[in-house]
Amino acid sequence: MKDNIVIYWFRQDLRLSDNPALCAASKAGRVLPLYILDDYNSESYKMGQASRVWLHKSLKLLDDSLDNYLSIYNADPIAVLKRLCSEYNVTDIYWNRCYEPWRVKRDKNIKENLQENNINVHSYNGSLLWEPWNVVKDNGDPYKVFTPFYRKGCLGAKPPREPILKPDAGVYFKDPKHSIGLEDLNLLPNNNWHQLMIDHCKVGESAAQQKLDDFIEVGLSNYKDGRNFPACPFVSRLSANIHFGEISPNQLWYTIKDLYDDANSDHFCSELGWREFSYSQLYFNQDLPFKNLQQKFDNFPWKDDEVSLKAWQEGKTGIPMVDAGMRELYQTGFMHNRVRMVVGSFLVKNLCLDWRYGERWFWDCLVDADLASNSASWQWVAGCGADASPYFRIFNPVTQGQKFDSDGEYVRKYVPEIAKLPNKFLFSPWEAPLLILKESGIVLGDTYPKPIVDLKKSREYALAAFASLKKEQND
DNA sequence: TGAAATGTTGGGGCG
DNA sequence: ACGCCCCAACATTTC
Repeated sequence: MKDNIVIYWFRQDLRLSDNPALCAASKAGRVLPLYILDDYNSESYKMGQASRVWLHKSLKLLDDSLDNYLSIYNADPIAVLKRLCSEYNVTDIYWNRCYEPWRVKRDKNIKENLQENNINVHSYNGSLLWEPWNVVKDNGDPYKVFTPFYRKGCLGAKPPREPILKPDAGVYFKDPKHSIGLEDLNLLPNNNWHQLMIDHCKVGESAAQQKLDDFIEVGLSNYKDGRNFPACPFVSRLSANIHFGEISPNQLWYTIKDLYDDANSDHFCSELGWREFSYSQLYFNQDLPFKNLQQKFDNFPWKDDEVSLKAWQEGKTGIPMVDAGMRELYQTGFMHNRVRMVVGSFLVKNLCLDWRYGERWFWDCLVDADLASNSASWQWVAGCGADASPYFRIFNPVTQGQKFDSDGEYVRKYVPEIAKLPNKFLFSPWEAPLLILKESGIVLGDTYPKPIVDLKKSREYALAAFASLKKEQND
């Protein structure tokens, strides 16, 4: 009978099924499952507000599924682990690997420190389909373009690990002395801004499973095209569940692939590929969250305008499609992907504000805030990243609304004060005749803002700024 | 995973 | 019937 205690450290893998490290741990002994809130090593990337709300609920559900055996700490992990090892005579610790630079550094230190104390660390891949160091070009360099990264690097390599079942009903052990209560992590804000948000969040392992089933039933068959329409149910909305590891990418990959072999399932899998690509970029460029991948952008003439930044953050730019997206973000902790591109392009190219302001705001507001995906995507939209959208590719938020929200359902939902406008002017109220504004109960500059920038002029300014950048590069 | 400017084509109205 | 213009529709180029 196994009665030795082994530690299983939950990190970005808050699930029981398809969890390789947890499976290994449960075969090795009585498992002490624990979670450590680490605000001590995360440097300037402490978890954002919205993510903490999600985490709170996720930990609660995880603890339920462990029959309340989850031990919880708020401390420097090395101290927690060492004390537990000596107190309960633990010789083996299990975890699934993380890939953010600060976590890689931390885990490396912990591993070395523990091994010096004759404690074995067993780490597994539970969060990526292919680990970054395994997907490189023939000459050993990391890929800089998505298509060859995915086609040759990923699809051409060994297939991802197949999902495994959750461990047999575990024999768990809880640290009675030092574990704190979930409430003691203080993950929820004091005021109640998150109440509305939390209602939108389908948190936890079984909810993630349910969302996958719903997506397969409703969205997948129209995913490739339908994913562009923010009012439509053709996307999985699993990003936060994936981020916290409530469902594994391997499970998504094989569930989708085993069901269909068509353009929709291929496209969904390639979106998982973009996630892998983001992790690759972050792994090989540790300063991805704050340094332009393309150095020539270091000279970009960003504006510094707190007023327009605030208007963007609050969804009061006077551009309905942008405001709808920013309000969806603030209210729900989520934003549809198409709209993320629109509001990102608008911040960087129309307001001419540094992409890092956008990255910071998203980091704080998104329940799916993920260091790799968030920073890689902001660099992409700004044009300074790997395989980036060219700088001159500037989204027109009016056209985007007309194309992808043609009946106005999305904009009307989040910008109700202009809901009475006919579709023709819904995306550009400043063009509506006075009579129509009046009939719709709108006073521009009062009940809804006038646009804070002229789309045409700001576009031209951005193009000129880009041209100056190209010139500098040649000098 | 753009948009606008510019170029080309072809149908229809009209003298 | 014919040339001419207009312009929508589409294609190409440019940023």
